[in-house]
Amino acid sequence: MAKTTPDESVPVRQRGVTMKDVANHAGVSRTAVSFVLSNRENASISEETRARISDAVQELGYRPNAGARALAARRSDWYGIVTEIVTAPFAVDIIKGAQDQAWLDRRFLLIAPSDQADAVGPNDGLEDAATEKLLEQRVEGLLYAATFHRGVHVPESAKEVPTVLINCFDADGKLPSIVPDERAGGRVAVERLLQAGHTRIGVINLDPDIPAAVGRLEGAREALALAGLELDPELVVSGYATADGGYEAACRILDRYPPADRPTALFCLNDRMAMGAYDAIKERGLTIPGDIAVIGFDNQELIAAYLRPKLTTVALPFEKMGALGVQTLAALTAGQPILANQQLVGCPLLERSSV
Amino acid sequence: MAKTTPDESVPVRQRGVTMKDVANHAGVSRTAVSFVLSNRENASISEETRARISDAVQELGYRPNAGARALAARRSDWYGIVTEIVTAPFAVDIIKGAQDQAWLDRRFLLIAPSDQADAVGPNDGLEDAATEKLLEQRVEGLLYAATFHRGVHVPESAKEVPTVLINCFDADGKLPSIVPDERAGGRVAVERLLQAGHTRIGVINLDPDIPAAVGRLEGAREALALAGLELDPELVVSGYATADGGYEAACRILDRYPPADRPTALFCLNDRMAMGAYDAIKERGLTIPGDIAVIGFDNQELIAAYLRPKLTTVALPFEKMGALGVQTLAALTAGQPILANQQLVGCPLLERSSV
DNA sequence: CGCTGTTGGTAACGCGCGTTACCTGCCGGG
DNA sequence: CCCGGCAGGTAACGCGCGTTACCAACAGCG
Repeated sequence: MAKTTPDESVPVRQRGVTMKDVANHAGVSRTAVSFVLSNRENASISEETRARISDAVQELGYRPNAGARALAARRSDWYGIVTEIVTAPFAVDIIKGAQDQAWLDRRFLLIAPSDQADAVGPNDGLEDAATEKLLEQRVEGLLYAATFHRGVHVPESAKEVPTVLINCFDADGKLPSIVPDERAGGRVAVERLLQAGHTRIGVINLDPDIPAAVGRLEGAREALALAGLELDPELVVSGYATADGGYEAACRILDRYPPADRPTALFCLNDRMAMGAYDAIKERGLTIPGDIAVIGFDNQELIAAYLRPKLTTVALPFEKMGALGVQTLAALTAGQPILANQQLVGCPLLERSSV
Repeated sequence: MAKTTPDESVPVRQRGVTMKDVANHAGVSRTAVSFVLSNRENASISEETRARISDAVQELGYRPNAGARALAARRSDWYGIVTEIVTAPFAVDIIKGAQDQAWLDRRFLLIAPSDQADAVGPNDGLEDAATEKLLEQRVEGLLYAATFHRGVHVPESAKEVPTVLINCFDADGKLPSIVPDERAGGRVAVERLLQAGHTRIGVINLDPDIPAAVGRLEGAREALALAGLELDPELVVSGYATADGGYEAACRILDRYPPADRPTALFCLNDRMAMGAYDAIKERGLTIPGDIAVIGFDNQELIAAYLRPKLTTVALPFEKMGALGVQTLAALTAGQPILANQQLVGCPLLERSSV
């Protein structure tokens, strides 16, 4: 039914000016042009002809053909990134970071969506079709990025080129991965609350099984332990990772105790839940941070920066992870060793007005 | 100092299997392989050798080289999109829509960021460097996408290939563009409020000069006119396009009148301002939508879907604009005529709970 | 004068593939 | 017997470019 080729009616392309044209115009050989353009230092070209060639390039508006160059040089200067982020843009900053870094390295980042309609098989991981497409473009390395920190399954064919995982990790732990340091993030959040004098801290938890929840909670425990305190299991309530879930969880915590025993601070494991917690607190005539301090996690700008009062939260270092992913990939493709198989990236605390 | 080429130490690439390998393995000529792979119907290849070739492809794990194919066929099947969206992801759905549509068309969408550090000149428009890079890849068409509806300046070199603007337009109006129908959106918002019985409607306006404000306000006036009403200029207040701006504007409107004269509905020209308006309303002990109905614009999921009550708003059709952009580009590159130079895309009303 | 470098280039090959022109049987019809 | 036509291929060229091998002219030197 559908053709595999886009359309059969081949339109007339603008005939681009090639190196041969430049050579003719400058009265030299094509080889000389190639030498000048690739800036070969050991090649011997006189300053004079070098200038003539540069002029010809200018005058004709020559633009190199990246594809032909890649073919001849057997290196494409392309990386590929497979991601569901385009679809679920929560972590779009990963792409930004990777894109920027690749640009700095004079490389092109091909972005392939991982959840297309023609994808087959169980969508537990990142897709084969996208990987295949990227390999057809002869990318020199692959990145896989997930919207939230989790384990993924990477297609077999990815093993053909250097591969780095961002915000995710593979089950067997063979591939290098870049993930947020959830534990340190949880710790810094609770340390901030302790520093503000709060000792009775409620925790609004995510699905307890996901890496984010495990790590952040562990960090919270560490911070309390360092202060000689323990995490009261009663003060940890889980809910759906939404504003409604946060609202309900906050209600449960706030209504369970008489005002004197009530926690004076809430650590919400994501900003959406913090958003709901705000409502629960305000609804009870309490103020933030006067009566209840709130600290979030994720730094979803649209929420954290616009809540009233603005939400103090721990940021996920998406952009940095993206950049680090590309750097790691660059090291791998250059045959250099990398520091560690799993690199943890710190989650900085962003002070706003809710603590 | 910095080399123009990424790194000089060329690593050993995996030697990919080529069509020649397949041909040898199947005992036929490379031409035969090419014919089979490109599915040429007029070529005469017996079913038997056709099968032998397919088997060889499977066994060797042959993967076509997209770059070489593009070179030989003189068509790349690539489009390029230049956008600042990667950086300011508000409208990231444009990319998603374009990406999906391109994928359906079996084309690859190269995404180039338009606000890189090495960009030169006044950053009033979309960048030359990115365009140049994409043309070096021999993209067959270009898309330019902006995060918010506005006029842009497109580089000269973009004229070399078919070009379509998404969520923006060029000053001279020569290039085809896809933009949201702001006017219809404003009308549908106010119609919804009228339908709910509101006749005294406050408007929280954006910077009055931008296309979004002009169009949406005009639509609001139209809706009122159809109902035999006029827009009271006193009820239109402008503010910064933030939650704080919305809060302040809402306070001004709400506090200006005694309860009896107070508007019973607020049309906020974006969701962030609606978010602030919520606070102003709740602070005054009023309920949504009981005392004051609120309707937003933009449908920023993170806000609209998580506010309490959830915000009824008018959606910007980012994804659809992206897809339409690619479709328009496909028509252009195929030499087909396009419908109109400026295509307006409808902004659907999303009913939630704030009206 | 012959020999060796050095400077300033060029011819030619190959990267992987699409495409066109051509070639070789073989069969049927006149 | 010859000719035309068709099925089933193949040889060869070119896409735009990187790269290697080679070559001519000339200077210096013993």
